[in-house]
Amino acid sequence: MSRRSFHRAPEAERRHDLIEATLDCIAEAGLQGATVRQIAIKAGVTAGLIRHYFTSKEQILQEAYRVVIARLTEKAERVTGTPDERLRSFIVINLTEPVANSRSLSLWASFISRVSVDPELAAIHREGYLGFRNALEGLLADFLASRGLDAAPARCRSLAIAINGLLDGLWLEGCLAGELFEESELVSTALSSIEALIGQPIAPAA
Amino acid sequence: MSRRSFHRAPEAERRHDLIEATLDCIAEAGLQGATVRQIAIKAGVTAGLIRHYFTSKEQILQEAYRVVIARLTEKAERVTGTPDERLRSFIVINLTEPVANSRSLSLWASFISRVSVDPELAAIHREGYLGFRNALEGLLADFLASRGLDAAPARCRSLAIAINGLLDGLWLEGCLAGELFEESELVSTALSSIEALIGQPIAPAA
DNA sequence: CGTATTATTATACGCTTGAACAACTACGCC
DNA sequence: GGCGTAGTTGTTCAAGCGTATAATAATACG
Repeated sequence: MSRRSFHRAPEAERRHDLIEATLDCIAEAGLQGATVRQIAIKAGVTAGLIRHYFTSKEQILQEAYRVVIARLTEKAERVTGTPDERLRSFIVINLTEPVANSRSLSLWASFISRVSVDPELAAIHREGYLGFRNALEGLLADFLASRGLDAAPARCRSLAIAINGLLDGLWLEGCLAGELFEESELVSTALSSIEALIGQPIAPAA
Repeated sequence: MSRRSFHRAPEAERRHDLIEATLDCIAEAGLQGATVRQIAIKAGVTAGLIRHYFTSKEQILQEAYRVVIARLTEKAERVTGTPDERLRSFIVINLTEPVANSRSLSLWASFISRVSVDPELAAIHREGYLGFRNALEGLLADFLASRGLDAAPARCRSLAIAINGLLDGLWLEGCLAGELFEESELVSTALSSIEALIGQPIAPAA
């Protein structure tokens, strides 16, 4: 009896593939569907290999969560251009693909439901959340300053809370029931709503 | 050898207790912590009893989800008073206890992550969501009409989407990081933001 | 080309799970 | 006050879980 043949992959690639397989499992069947055997099947390897790269199932889930958060926030945190362009891009990015889709929500919700249980996940979560909100607060401060408006910390904070909430909520609605909204309806709703909150128009990209 | 003594409870009470125990398990340890054995321990009965009241574990989870949604929406859908009072109450209720707390979020997120997997849960979800948004749209239409403002369906819809998003998002922020906000900060942020969106003050309750 | 290294497979173990079912006991009824 | 009903218990079962480990095959290297 012979064993099946296999490919020896570089460590980075293999780890990436395993995490990707984990995310696929979670997106398709929830956290309960992400068993080591299912992950292995999805990655085209056998279950034992997972423990060669990760000390436990907990660990691969934690690293998978890091990837999820990074994908939800990294693009928005790297916007460039004038203050208007950056604020606008931030809004658009968070409400369009690939950030806003049902898979993102599935992944996000699966992990959120464990954040209150697993302290390690909670730490990863807090880090990502604070980074996101600080980025938004910075964009707002620059935007207000560029208009010569009041950019006092208290006002920035209050505005950031409201806008962050609005973006989160619209992202949620879009992910949960994207088919109920027309193309870009959420984006235009967000833009006009935020303009109303700030009391200023946001110049479109050139 | 004798068995432990037990109490024969009325069906409604027993079912209620079992569902309550299920929610406790989910809130404390996530969906994975809601095993039939754990639920039984929490309810003070033995595992076999659960299958006397529910045909499967899936079924008890579905009924538990119905309870979760009902608690998140029933209070807000029953506000009374003038249009201003009703709109204000709607906002306050959704951002204060018992709707807004970390337990609610844990339960909500646990189930949301399964909504895209289980069609039965998806149906329960859609029903609750539409009810909530219709209630909000009705409140807005009444509010706008009471001021003699444009209450055209398109405007109501657009406003409802934005306000619904804002409420969802702030609810989320409050549940996830309630300790980062001062008492009633979210409520006042929501009220002033929504006033800005509508372009009208909302009269406080008498 | 032969050999050392290690990534990967294959198998096994102990445990928990959802489910099934027979035995038992609380309680309503006459 | 005994009896029948059915709510409840206790036990069992197969399947699937995370983990451990020995055997094996792919690759790097002299």
